[in-house]
Amino acid sequence: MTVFDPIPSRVSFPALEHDVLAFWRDHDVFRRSVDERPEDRVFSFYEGPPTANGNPGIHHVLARVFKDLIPRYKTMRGYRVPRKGGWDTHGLPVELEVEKQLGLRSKPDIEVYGIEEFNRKCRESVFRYVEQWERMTERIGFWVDLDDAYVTYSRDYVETCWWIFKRLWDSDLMFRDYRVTPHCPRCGTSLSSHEIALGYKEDTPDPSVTVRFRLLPETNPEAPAAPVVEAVLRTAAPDAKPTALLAWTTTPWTLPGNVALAVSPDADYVVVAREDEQLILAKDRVAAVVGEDAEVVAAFKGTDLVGLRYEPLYESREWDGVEALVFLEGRAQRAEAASEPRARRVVAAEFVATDDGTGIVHIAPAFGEDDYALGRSEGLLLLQPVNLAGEFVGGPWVGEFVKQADRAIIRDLRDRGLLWRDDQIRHTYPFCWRCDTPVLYYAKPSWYIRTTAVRDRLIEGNQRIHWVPGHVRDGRFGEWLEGNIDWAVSRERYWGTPLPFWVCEGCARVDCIGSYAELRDRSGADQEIEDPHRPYIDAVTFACHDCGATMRRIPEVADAWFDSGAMPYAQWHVPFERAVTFEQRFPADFICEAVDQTRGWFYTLHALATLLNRTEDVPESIAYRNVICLGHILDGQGQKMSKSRGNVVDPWTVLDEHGADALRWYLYTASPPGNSRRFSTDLVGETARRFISTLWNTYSFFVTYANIADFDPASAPPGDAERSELDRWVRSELHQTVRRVTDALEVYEPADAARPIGEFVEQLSNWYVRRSRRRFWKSDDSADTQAALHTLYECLTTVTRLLAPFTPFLADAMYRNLVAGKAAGSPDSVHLATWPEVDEAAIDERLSSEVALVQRMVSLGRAARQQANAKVRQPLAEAVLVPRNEAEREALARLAGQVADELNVKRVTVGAGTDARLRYSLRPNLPVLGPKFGREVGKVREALAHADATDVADRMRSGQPLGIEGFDLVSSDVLVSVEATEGWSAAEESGYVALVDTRITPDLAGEGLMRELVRRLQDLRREAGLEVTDRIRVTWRGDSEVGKVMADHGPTIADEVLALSLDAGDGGAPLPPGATTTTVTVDGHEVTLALMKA
RNA sequence: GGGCCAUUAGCUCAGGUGGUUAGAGCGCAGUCCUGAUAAGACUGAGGUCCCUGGUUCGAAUCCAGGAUGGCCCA
Repeated sequence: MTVFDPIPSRVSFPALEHDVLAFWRDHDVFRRSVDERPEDRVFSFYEGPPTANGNPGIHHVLARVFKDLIPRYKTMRGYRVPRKGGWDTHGLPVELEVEKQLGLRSKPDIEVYGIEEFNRKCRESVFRYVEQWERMTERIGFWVDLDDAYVTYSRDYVETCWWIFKRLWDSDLMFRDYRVTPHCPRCGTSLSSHEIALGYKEDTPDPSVTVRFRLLPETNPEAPAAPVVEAVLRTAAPDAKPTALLAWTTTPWTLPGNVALAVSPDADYVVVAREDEQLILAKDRVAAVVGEDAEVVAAFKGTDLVGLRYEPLYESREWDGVEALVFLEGRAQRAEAASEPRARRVVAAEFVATDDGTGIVHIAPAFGEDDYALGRSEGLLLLQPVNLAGEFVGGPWVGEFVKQADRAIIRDLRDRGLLWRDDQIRHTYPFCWRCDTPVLYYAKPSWYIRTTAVRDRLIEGNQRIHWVPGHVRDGRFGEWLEGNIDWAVSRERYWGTPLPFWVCEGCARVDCIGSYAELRDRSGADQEIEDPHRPYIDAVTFACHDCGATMRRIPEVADAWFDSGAMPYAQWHVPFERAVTFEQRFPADFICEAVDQTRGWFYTLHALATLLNRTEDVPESIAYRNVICLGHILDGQGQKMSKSRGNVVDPWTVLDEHGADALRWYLYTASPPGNSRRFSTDLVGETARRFISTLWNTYSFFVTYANIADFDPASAPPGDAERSELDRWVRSELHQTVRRVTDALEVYEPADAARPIGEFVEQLSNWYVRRSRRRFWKSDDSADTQAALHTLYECLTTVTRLLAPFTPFLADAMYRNLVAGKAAGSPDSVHLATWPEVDEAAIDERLSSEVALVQRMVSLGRAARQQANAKVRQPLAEAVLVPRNEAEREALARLAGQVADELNVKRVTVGAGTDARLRYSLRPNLPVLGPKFGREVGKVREALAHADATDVADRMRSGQPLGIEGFDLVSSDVLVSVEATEGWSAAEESGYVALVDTRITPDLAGEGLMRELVRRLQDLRREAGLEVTDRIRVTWRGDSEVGKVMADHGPTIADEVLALSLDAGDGGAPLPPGATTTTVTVDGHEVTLALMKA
């Protein structure tokens, strides 16, 4: 009866993974891995919700395997790691998908279609691909509880969002203001940046007009221009030639909204005199705008012009029905008549460039984002004589579409002598991707969250977040926080969390409702709010407490990013329910998303936590303590993967071909998590071959021989005294690996954690197992065999646990065969086991470095053999090793046996660099010596030729100075090559030398031939399909040399190949019928070999 | 236009705090080894460490500027 299930050396990993998945399902392993850990030791993970309205791609796999890694690790460290899933379900992408599906082309279309039905379709659409997501999630081994996932559209979730809005509103952290967005006048909707990107058109013709703004006689008393400017413009021109500022625009229709002119503060500006006027513009633009021969009469810095006042092109009072607003305390408010003139002036702005136009920019805060921001910071006016359909309101062109009015405006300016130049340009301009209408930038009322009020706290809190990679903290994320602006949180859309603000039709009072109960109270409704979405919620009205008029909900819904940022609270429906659970899990110990979330989820989580901490609703001002910020996946050419490029890799092709573990391992090890990475299926396959199958074969080897030796995993492992040096070495390596992996995972560096495992498995397979093979297989010493089995068992089972977070399938398959039910008290899955402890006593760094030296010497010895064309199977008499120092000399003397074995030499001696069998030659390193010695190089060269090369090499080796005929040389100045004397072969690297005796005596030749015969017989066994334990009978034919070898070494050969007999088939006697036979030429001798199973 | 990241062999990537001759894996050529291994070992070809300056006795590494690619924001 075997201890372990036999393991074939080859296996289909995808098939194996399906078995493991079935096991996890049948035995409820995920749930148990959470529930069996103590309730009071929670490690909190937040799932950043994906949207399930598209098929998951390889980049989603990337995020999910990194999300999975840390929780699995922490579970093994004894933490309870609940993993509540989540789905992001609101937002514009969902609406666009449905619009496409229904053939709707604009907001009016949607309203005609019906918001109720439209939102019903949205709700259905968000889970269209949920099954594919669930299938992928399970297949890659991402453990997350999708049965209990939060859903951002759910009634409870929305209610928590309302509660947050109310807390912010009550704390004066929300306000209403304008916001400039790209707007489609036909669809009546704002366009997202994504949509804008879809609609750019090159070579769009637009007017290019340069306009005079005539200076008024006095400057603004509150911000006067520099006296020198005043002097030049007024007293120096007593004949009072009119002076005008020249400004350039491609959107004449925005001129009625002009409230300021902006100059670059550091640029040079000049006054140009003409026959009947003076013009002001940037010095750099004079030639292009006025002409080469313009007469410059004065020059100033941009800052000198600030505060100058000019005559409005259009007085705001000419526009009926347009209210002039003014920015006060950062908000647009109704303007007092008196404040209007004060607000129109020349201002400085960093964004003004002097490489086109006139270097003076026309500012209309209602029609430009920069303009709006400037208006706000400078306290300018806000004039918006255009409605949402893009038509003028009031004024001479009332009702006309703005783009059509351009010509009329230009004509009007020309008639009034204000036009300097009228051209046409072609440039790139955005159009609505749906209806091809030119997009207008337009200031609309919008609801803001006052994040700037907590800016310093955001920055302070960020310092307490552990970012991986570290540069994101003060780089991308930190800088984003430094430049914080208030969060425009409202969207004029349908499918989203409705903003819980009700505004009075009579007195404009605003009420924020923070719960369904409150709304019911307030509205006196007798029914429960079933669905808080539009349009139902829009129908709920109530009377104003102040004036008694009707209060109606504003039409906007919340930015979907608000939903995701609210997940720490909304997933638990706090404060209405589960306050304890919330407190246990806030803030998160770990989150992980891709780098594009710095301004998305990473920010909204952080912002809401900081705000709610300020309102004293939550105990911490950060929402997460550790975050891995992933780079993007690129295709093989370094291009971004996107549907439109058609270079998207479907995760299933990789999963089906190589398996989830291979994919996971590749993603963890290929590069640090924060780097963007090129992906190709072939690289995953390479990973699988190199790492996974190496480990698997080692495992298969162990199982084979452990079963043969009746290894009992429960038996006591041997003490150090009973272990060989090799055992002690591999345990030292093992426990150093445990330490490295643990340290790296503690600081959330998966690549640094995974790589040492790979290196260890390589050493385990290619040094420990290879060097120990005989101990497992043909040992007379069963205690030693047991020691080797115990050692390898410990290595494999420990690696299994180290690998559990990385390659959970492979790790569990191995664990369940090696450990579960075999070691006392072992759980039935590695994922229920504990993380390995470092056995400090096992770590022997000196031994580790000594073996590294042996490996280096072996490598050099092989190189020396290679040079002499001496194959390794041919035994040689002697190898001489030359190390660099005394400590190494001692170590090598002790470990000589291992080197002798590996190099197949009879004797290994440790020599000195002065060994007579070595001949050194020195060459000058000319590229180095040239710059250093210049003309002297020739003499240095000569000196080197005369120097005692052996002595120089010896001094280089021990790091002594190289004074050669008065030249002060360092080791990099000299290139050393080493050669052996006749009969020897040598190889050198970094001062280490290995020498082998290449003379082959007849005895050695005989042994070499013997090894060849053994090798051929082993091949033949394999060819015959025998088990490793089968006994055989051998018949052979060959010349007298072969006969001599058979006679001299017969017992050894028989022993090696498990032969019960070795018979000479001389004299043409027939070979046994049915035997497996081969005729080969070895070392020049023709041999026929035949074997039969005994 | 601004910010962040990357750029090292044909490919994918390592190369704390500056220090001898810049490495690994894959791929290629050759040789070898093998009863765990579709593995492995050795050798070879393959390098403008993106470029240009600077600091330094010394730069892949530090600084400045630039190029290319990616991402984010205008």
